Amino acid sequence: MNATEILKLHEIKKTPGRIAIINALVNYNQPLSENEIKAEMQEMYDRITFYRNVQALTQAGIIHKIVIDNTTVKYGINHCDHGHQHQNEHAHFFCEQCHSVVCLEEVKIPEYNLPSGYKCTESDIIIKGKCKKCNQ
Amino acid sequence: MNATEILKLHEIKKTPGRIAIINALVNYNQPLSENEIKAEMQEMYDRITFYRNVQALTQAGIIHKIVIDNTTVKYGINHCDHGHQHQNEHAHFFCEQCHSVVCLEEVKIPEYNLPSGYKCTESDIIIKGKCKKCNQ
DNA sequence: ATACAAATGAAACAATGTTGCAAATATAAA
DNA sequence: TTTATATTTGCAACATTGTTTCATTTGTAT
Ligand SMILES: [Mn+2]
Ligand SMILES: [Mn+2]
Ligand SMILES: [Zn+2]
Ligand SMILES: [Zn+2]
Repeated sequence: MNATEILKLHEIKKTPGRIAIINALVNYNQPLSENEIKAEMQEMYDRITFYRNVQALTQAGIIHKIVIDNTTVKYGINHCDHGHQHQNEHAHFFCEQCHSVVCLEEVKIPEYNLPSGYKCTESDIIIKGKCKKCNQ
Repeated sequence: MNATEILKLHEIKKTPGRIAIINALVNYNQPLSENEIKAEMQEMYDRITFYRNVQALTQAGIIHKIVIDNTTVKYGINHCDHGHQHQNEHAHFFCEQCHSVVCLEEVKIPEYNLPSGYKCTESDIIIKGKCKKCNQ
């Protein structure tokens, strides 16, 4: 499924900026940062439009935002093409050496035993270390 | 144990700014943001010194930094007074209504089953939802 | 082709965090 | 108590990340 089809399926407008973001994520096949996507977009990149587009793509359920720490954010394509909002919740791995991020689809987010009175709506797991390539 | 004793124990210099940060965290008995600590410090707060001090206190093992998302950071006092670096790893809860953070000391960080080749050095769990007070 | 809602891009702003450097201060030794 | 020195402070200046307003442009359905 290409960018045009993805946008149509999720009922948001097809624009060059959105297509470029989706293509970057699909081609690299891993989550990318703003700067990494910017490098792919070249002269057509505009910062304000970029932020609005990642917000729109996130809301539409096409991509997900991965916050590694207060200064590192990556965006990953959603592979749950089944329906709309069915974001399959998984952990993320961050390599401290090469700064790549991997969606660990097989590491699911569990239910936690919270103290009484606390209710969970969402949770995030960030695992930091050294990735496969960097360990070779 | 008061701020002066904590600083001496961890062998870093006793300064008014560091004492104020420690006192704020101890008095509130929960993790606080820069602005929340700033409010406690009043006129003696200086932004640059604050950042350098939280870095020094973190390195010394006196406090820990809790990154909720790319725009929300809190600092919590370490209760593992036993030795120096023995940060007992636990999950953190963030209330989306009142924005308070709670150290869930009883929710330990587990070992995850990573794909072969990946090595973990550290991991973070952020659980978001509604806290006890906000659920009443 | 037209109409209209949605998206874009410029300017201006806000929040968060860092670096270089001279002055001030905490602490240990004399 | 005074002195010496490494550490810390606070200012200025800067970098990065993200948001808001508003006029213009563009995508899409009719
Ligand atoms: Mn992912
Ligand atoms: Mn904690
Ligand atoms: Zn790596
Ligand atoms: Zn709450």
